[in-house]
Amino acid sequence: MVKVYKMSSDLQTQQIERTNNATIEDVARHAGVSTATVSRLLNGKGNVAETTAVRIYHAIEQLNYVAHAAARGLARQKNYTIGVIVPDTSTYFLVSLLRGINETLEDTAYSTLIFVTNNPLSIKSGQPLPLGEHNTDGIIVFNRLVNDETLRLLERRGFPVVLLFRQPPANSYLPCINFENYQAAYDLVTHLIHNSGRRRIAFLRGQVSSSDSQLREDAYRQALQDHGLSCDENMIGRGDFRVQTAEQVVQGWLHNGLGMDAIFAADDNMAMGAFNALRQAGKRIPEDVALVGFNDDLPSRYLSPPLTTIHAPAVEVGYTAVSTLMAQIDQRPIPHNIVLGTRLVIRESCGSHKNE
Amino acid sequence: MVKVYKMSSDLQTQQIERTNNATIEDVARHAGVSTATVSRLLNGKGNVAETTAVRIYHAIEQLNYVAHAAARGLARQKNYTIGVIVPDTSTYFLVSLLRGINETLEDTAYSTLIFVTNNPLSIKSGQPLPLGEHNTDGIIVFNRLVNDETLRLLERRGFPVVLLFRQPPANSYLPCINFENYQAAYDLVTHLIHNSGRRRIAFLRGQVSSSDSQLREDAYRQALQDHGLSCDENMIGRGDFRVQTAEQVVQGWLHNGLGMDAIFAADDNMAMGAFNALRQAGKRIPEDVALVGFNDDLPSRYLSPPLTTIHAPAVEVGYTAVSTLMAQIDQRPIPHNIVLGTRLVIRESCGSHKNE
DNA sequence: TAGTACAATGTAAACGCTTACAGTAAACGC
DNA sequence: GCGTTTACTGTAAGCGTTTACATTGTACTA
Repeated sequence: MVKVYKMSSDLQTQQIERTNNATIEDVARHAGVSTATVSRLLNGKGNVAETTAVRIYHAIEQLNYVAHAAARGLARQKNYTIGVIVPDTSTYFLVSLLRGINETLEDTAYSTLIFVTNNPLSIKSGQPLPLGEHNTDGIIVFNRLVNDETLRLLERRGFPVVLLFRQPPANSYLPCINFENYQAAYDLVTHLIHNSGRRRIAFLRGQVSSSDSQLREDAYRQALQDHGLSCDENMIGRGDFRVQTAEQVVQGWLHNGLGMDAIFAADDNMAMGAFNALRQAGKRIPEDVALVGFNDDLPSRYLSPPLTTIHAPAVEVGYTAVSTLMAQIDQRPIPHNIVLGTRLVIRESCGSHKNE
Repeated sequence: MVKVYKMSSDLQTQQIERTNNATIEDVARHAGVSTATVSRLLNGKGNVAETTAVRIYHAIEQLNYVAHAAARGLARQKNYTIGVIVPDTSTYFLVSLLRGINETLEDTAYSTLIFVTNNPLSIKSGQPLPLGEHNTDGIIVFNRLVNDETLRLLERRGFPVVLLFRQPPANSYLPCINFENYQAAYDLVTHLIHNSGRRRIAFLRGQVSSSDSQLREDAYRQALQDHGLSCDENMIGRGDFRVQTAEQVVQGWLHNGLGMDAIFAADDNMAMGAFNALRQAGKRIPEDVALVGFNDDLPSRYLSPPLTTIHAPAVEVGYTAVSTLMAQIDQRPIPHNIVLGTRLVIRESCGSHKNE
């Protein structure tokens, strides 16, 4: 990777000198009032005389005052912020999810903080998570990105949590939001068999920790069985919802002459990897190998041929997660388990009539 | 969008009852020591007797104690966290950037908090930003997502800030990181003219607020001029770095019979939109219309034909941004302006010999 | 054995804010 | 003219930590 450093026209570098930043006390002194009055003005609680307000605003400007949100949070025991913990894979899907969350929060006083990680978080000997009661009023957690024990701990502390794409840990009643995986996957595989006449269908799974992947695999196996096809374990590839891994797996299959006539990738990312491996090997899609995915990510329809997949309402998940979290925050009753419907999107990559 | 609510087997909903959460004081009392000792143990400062430590850890477990990071931040004036403010467009590119940031921070005590927005943030009458000194030790800001006045305010307060893909505001010395836009774009357009023999090259721009887009456009214009081609203003389309917008613009062009033989999209997202519009209209790429982008996002090589574009080192930006921010945080001198090199990636969509 | 060093702990003052409570003066009702 | 409201403001106690400083007892030095 080429790296070029260029200094701007004024070549000298410079240090930023730390000033003693103004606090509410400085503002109060400068305006000749007490801190309580400043606080009241800034929070719109109680009334403040017009002339006083002017003096205070003036002081704020003079001193470059910015309220310290953490001190605020400490004092009011409330942050007006929700947290989201997500992996750094499944990009398009995640963006839709985050958009759903942001849009739902748009007209409220809340904002969102996001933490990205691929290693499950846990609280060890009292050390806080990057997102917790200190900076948020509740969190939305993707899959297994916070470990079960920690989730139970948070639940015991009464900290609002919503789980995405998994079941609650044992002995826990944390609310979960899932897609309707099984039926959709079953229908998709059935479509491949019935409408596209495929017999040797391979499956590309995601992480073992993903219940989504597991359910899709279960449905795949059942569909094969129900249609009198045997399931060859060699035709189940271990992926991780990443493009590159999927690409390698399919390259391996091709190299070993696996001879599949269709690939069901557990998500569109992996379908994209498979897509590329097939193309590189000169295979035609869908003539030689049919290809289908799951999620209906934005780019999927732009592939050529466009990808047959299952539409999973990511934005909707964001919306639902926020509603559920808010209910918890406001101490309203919440449903434990929400399942969002999915829908088959037949395009061209599966080699049969398209429906859109 | 179909929405299905299903309650889990136990149908009753339930409220989480808020317990009075344990504080360090509770832990101290429970273990029969002072809060100072607990704090010392948890932070590994000073020494604590083995037996005492055991008692304290036990108390922590008993009480489900979790340290309150905000109180901590207040007391130590340090958060061990950096903030990143990004838009919700340009997805793949952003993911690479965030990965660069995360990877750089991996072995440090720091973690990252992300805020996603499309409306520039500003501090009005002392109200803090979602990311600021209360929860981070410095922030990385994408493009114009924080307004100039606020940036100057932060600079005056001595709060570390690194700007991405823009120049510093007037009267400011905040460090900026940019791509080498002009030369790369110039080379790309030149390639289209010389090697692919195109004459009617259209340009799809991003937001007007984007200096990247502006520079790429400047280079486009200059390249046309330098090769004796006139620039038709109708061939410059207003995009916003989004797939759909680009798709519509190109559809409009096609509908109006603009008759271009090449399209230079200011980023790969828009190239993807153009790609789809062309295909829908039955245009062949590159035979009828050559297509090139900027960024070299992950999916670009998977399009068929694979997209000719300019590789922009997104991961490297993350790395550089973090280093620069850390230097500021540690009060070390920093460079004002860093320009990262870019590189032409000739694939097939431009209709000339490929180099990879 | 007196003196010193050090390990282990406690005390209490920050950190920057909010807010319950109390106080004052002017305006009001009758 | 007196009691009552109302608008405005101040005082001070938290919120949950960290940490400088003080204190104690014990082990070591000479």
